[in-house]
Formats: sequence, C-alpha cells, structure tokens
Amino acid sequence: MSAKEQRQVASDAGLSKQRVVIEAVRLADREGVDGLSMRRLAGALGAGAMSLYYYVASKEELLDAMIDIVFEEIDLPPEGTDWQSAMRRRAASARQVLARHPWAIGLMESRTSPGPANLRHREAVTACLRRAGFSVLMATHANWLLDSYVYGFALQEASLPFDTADELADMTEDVFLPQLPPDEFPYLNESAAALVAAGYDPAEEFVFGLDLVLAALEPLRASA
Amino acid sequence: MSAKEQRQVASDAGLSKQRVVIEAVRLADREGVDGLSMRRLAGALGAGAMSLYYYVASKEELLDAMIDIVFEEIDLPPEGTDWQSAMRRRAASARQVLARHPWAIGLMESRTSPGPANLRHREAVTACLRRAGFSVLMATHANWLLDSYVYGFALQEASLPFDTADELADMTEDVFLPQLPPDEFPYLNESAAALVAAGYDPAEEFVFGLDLVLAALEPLRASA
DNA sequence: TTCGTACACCGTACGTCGTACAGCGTACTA
DNA sequence: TAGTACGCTGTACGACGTACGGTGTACGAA
Repeated sequence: MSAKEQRQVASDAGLSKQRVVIEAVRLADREGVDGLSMRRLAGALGAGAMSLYYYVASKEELLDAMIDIVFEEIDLPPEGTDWQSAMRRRAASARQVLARHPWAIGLMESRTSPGPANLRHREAVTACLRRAGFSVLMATHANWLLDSYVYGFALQEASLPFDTADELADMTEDVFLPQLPPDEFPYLNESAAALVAAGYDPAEEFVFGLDLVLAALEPLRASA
Repeated sequence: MSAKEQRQVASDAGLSKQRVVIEAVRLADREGVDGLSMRRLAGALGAGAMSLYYYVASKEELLDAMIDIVFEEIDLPPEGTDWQSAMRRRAASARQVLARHPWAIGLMESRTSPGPANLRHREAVTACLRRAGFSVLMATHANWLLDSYVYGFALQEASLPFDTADELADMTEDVFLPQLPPDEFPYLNESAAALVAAGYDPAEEFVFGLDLVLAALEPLRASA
C-alpha cells in the first residue's frame, strides 16, 4: 500500500480533493457563490489558503468539480418502469437538487465541459429514452426539451425571492403590487391576486408542466 | 431648461446611466461577465472608475440594469395574430437575445427583483394568453412552462462549447469521443455520431421543442 | 461682479480576491 | 545517512469593489 493510498483510506485526517470540493459546496449553499473564496474555504477546512492548490489547479477547476458533485446527487432514471415514470423521477430529483444548490444553475452557463457525473446522467437518460422506443434523433429532441424544462424551471425558481406561500403573500402585498399600477399592468395584477388566493407550490407547478411535456413526447416514440 | 435636462439632451458628450449600462453590456458581450470590472468599464468610457458611481449605486445595481436592457431587446408578443404565432415570435426573439448576451442567463439566478422591461414583457405575454382564452390559472401554468423552456434552452445553448456545425464535428472527434469509452457510454456515442451526421442547428432544435409545447398547451384554453 | 451652491466627476486608500513562487517538515527509499 | 517526494504553507503581487473626501465648472442670486 503506497503512502498515497494510505492517505486516501485515512481520509478523516488531512485534506483531499473530495473534502475540499464537498466543503466548497457546503459553503456555497450557506453563503452563495459570491461568498465562496479560497481563503474562506481554507478557513472552513482549517488549512491555509494555498493548501487547496495542492488538490485543485485553480478556482475554475474547483467550480467544475462542484458542479459535478451536484450532478452526482441527481437520481438516475430508474430502470424497470415505463419511461414516463423514470423521467418524472429523475426530473423531480434534478429540481430538488438544483433548488438545494441554486448557485449551480448560474455556474452552468460559463462551464462548458461536462464532468463524469454529468456524462453518466446523460447516458442513463438517453438509454432510457432509446429503450422506450425513441429514435436516435427523437431521443436527442426529447433530451433537449426535457433538460430545457428542468433547468429553466430551476432557474426561475432560484430567482424567486420567496420560499413559502406566506412569504409570497407578504411580498406580493408589500413589494410587487406597489410596483404594478393596475392600469398599466392589469393582467399581472389579476395573476398576482389569483396566485395569492390559490396558494403557491413550485413542486405542483413543476409536475404540471412536466406532465404536459411527457404527454407531448409520448406519440413520438415507436412503441416497439 | 434646467442644467440636468440640458445634459440629457446633449448626451453624446458626458456620461449618463444609459451610456454606462449600454457600454457595460457591450463589455460583457465581448469579455464575459468576469471581464467586466468597474475600472475597465470606466476605461472604455474614458472616465475614472469612481465616476460611474454617480450614475449607479453599486455594481449590483449595474448588473440589474444590464439584465433589464437585455429584456428590452426581446420582442413583445405581437398583437393581431393567433396566440401560438405570437408566442413563437417572442420565444424566438428571447432565444436570439439570450444567445447574444449569454452572461445574462447566469446572472438571473442571483437577481431576484424584476426590472421594468421584464415586467412589461410579462404583462404582454400574460395579456396574450388571457386573450387567447386561457384562464388566469392556466395562463400562469403556460407562462411557467414557456419561460422554463426558453430559459433552459438558452442556458444549455450557452454552455455548448461550439457555435457551428463544423466546430461541433471537430469537438466531437477531438474532445468528446475520447472521453466516452464506447462500452461505458454506448448511447452517447450513438447520439454523437448521429448528431455530427445530421448537422446541428440550435434554431431548429428550439422550434421543435417549442412547437411541441405550444401544441400541448392548445387544448387547455377555452377557445372563446 | 461676486459669491454660494449644486452638479459631474475623480484620486487615493482600504480590505479582499486569486494565485505565483519559494519555501517548510515529515516519511519513505536507497 | 542522504536523497526524494508528499502535503502543506507564508508572503507578495496585481486587480477588484467602493468609502471618502476632494475638484473644477456652471449658474442663480445679491
């Protein structure tokens, strides 16, 4: 057993790329991505700032690794069910995970090369679609459509300034409506009122759109 | 005419919030949002860094204003056509604009209060849907679904590391396939091959998914 | 003509950031 | 015992956002 392997086994003492990246994710969850600096991260790990550079070539690489950890948390589409259930499951998981790590969405735009967990996820999704009878081309289309919906929903959800129905009601009354003169924004006023009255649940909103999309894709597969 | 109004008329000399924000957008387009610093922006405007703070309270406010300029560029759904054409038009415009300013997508996640252009756009879209016969609740659903698709697509498109079909072919051969052992990623290999063969056009991909979504929404309106 | 004031703008300085570079002690191999 | 690699670190540099305290110019009032 080499010294390196020993280190990796006795990983509770000392640093490791794993520990660095995981703590970075925690820090970003707590303080936002702007609050994540190499010095603060090192502090949280009880190390000097430059120690991190032994495990990570640059902050950019750290961010890439953080994104891939997020993808690792997303459930793969389960096998042994119909494709719609499988997609529903992995999409719901993706939404939850991205809501837990909202910084990840904003980071994706600037990060161009997918990590291993990302690739594994894409492979599993594509496999599920192909086995459900979608052609190569249709599977690509379905992939784009489903991922667009999931990421876009997560992006919108992340930019909502409230988390609960109560907060929505408060914000609507105190912040939104004052910005919306009824004669200039009649429809937004109508919507706001209806939304407050009906309550607010992003999970429900999510499945509504998702089910529509899945139903729209259904006839495009060659049911083998 | 006050001194201030005179300034605003003779706006080609001197700064203004308009000029500052517009130049900031240009800079971000050229160099990415990380390349946008107050000092560099001031330099591009031929001014000192601190001069910007006369027009903008903070960099955060500048970023908010930049986002709103982006929304201003997006076409409103035209009146006088059927709702699907109107939605297609504004969605296509949004995709183009966001592709032109990819940094805007990543910024949205962290910016929670919508600017005036954003509100105007939402009002116009909601108006279009309501007039097409969607109930208040259904219009909200449709809004979420359509926006999710548009933003999510733009996000994915922004994180593609290529712009043309040729670049895709090159990257696939040189970068992607080497990362994808065929026994571990059979379906992604299959997809990559098909994609290179079929060519690549994000605009086509976009309308494919959009048309599916629009068709799925059609039966949900009460055609008055 | 002089003065006070508001406007538009800016130089300096502070704390923080990412990270290049040149180390340090320890553990292991030869 | 000497040499080497590993894991880690302190210092320093240039760039960042921006608080603070200016400066010159234009203009109305006296």
